[in-house]
Amino acid sequence: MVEQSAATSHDTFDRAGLAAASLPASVQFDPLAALERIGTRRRVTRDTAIYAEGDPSDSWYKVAAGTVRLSKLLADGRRHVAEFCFDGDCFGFDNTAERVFSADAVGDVIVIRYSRRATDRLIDEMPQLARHLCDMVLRDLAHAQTRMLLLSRMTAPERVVSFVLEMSERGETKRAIEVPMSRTDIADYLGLTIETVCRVLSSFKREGAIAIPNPHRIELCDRSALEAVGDP
Amino acid sequence: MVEQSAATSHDTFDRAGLAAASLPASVQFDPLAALERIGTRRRVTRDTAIYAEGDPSDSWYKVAAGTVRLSKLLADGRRHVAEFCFDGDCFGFDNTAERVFSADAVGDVIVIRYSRRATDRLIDEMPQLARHLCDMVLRDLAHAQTRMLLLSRMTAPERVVSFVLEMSERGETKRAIEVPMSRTDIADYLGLTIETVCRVLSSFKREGAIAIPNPHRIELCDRSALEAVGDP
DNA sequence: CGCCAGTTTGACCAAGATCAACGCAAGTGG
DNA sequence: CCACTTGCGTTGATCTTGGTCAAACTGGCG
Repeated sequence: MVEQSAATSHDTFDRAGLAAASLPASVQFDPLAALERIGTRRRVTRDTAIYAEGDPSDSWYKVAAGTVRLSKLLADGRRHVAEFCFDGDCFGFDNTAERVFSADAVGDVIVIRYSRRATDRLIDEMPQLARHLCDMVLRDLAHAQTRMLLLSRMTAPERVVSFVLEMSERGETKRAIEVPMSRTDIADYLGLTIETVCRVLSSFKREGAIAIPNPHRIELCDRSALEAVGDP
Repeated sequence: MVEQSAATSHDTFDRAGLAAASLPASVQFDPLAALERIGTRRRVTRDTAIYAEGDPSDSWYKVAAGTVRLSKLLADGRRHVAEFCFDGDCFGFDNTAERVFSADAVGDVIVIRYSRRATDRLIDEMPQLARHLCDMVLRDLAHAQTRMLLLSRMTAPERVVSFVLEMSERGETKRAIEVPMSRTDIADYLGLTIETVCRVLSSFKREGAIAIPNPHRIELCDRSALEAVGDP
């Protein structure tokens, strides 16, 4: 489902962002509306990079559609998926010089890009924005802490349950989850191997807790059975 | 080394913080100095809680002396140490209603407490402070991400090396590290068991990479040998 | 001196990794 | 249209790392 055949990486821009020089009073007190004016929309096709590890870090993004994977490849081939970002999630907000993770489109994706300079200017004009962004980072931090607990102390079944339940929280319908990413992505997100992820999912299926009509869809047949695994 | 015999938890306050109502122009542009004025200094004795999981979250802290441990106990007894905070580190900065982790003094500790209300008022007066705090949270987030990588993809020796090197970065002298926390604390921080931490340290000792004159001191005899384990 | 708490070491075990094969659906090209 | 390939995903057999259980060691302290 790609419109333009095969541009290797850099993509299509829609509305050019307005220079955030001086804004009318009407938006002075709506930081989110003001932010919209400095964002540029960008389509990214399946499996292409939005940015790579080591790229200069001069902007941040919000997902408008699709799923983005933040990951890092170690020298010896081990891979770590730091985060999946879905519609509405922000990523790449930092104040380092270089990207620590790379960000890639899991499927076709639309992101809004906010340049750091424009964001900084906007903060000068409307300081409430800084609080807003700070809250955003605090939510990310809380999430990272939950994940540290998961990665340091949970068993494989607990990790997989936590993933499935997290996805079902975020998804449209709670009865079933859409799984846009591959098994390898899930494994690298949970700190497991692909085989272990498969085996655990299969065992849940065998017990009737879930159904897997196809690899990218999981139906939650017995949510309480899953929750029983996750809580301990 | 405890002055007052055994007050179970709540402790001694020194300088009462000034109400941050309206400040002289002189501090208007030094957020850090202004922050000092709303902070209250508090001594906490070894192994007592600064706050516990579930406590109302209405303030944050900066370590002025000693080491603080942020941790969480799971229902079945598994424990997770989220962070150690040393002199100058801040902790407990969030916007949740309740504490997610408990914070305890590893040894005797002095912390500065900043109430959330006073901090919010101060941000209204000097919006640059919000950026400052945002940067602080961003550093914490970056650190959390490094730790997620460690916990999800590193072997036991790699974790221990990373701990030792991290401590040596922060410590006074790079040749040796002071280890205020117990082996159990280290294990719960690295997502290992106490036995594994001991064994790995012993093996490094056997190889001559470190010396352990006593459990709370580790000397780095061959830093490059350690770095060789950590990098892969 | 003997106890206690924390640390270290050893013997054994199990969760999950690794290695290998197979299944299955979507291309691809004759 | 049908063999052949290719890229996931799944399953099985075996191995390794680190966990578990248990015992010994150490230094401080009543």
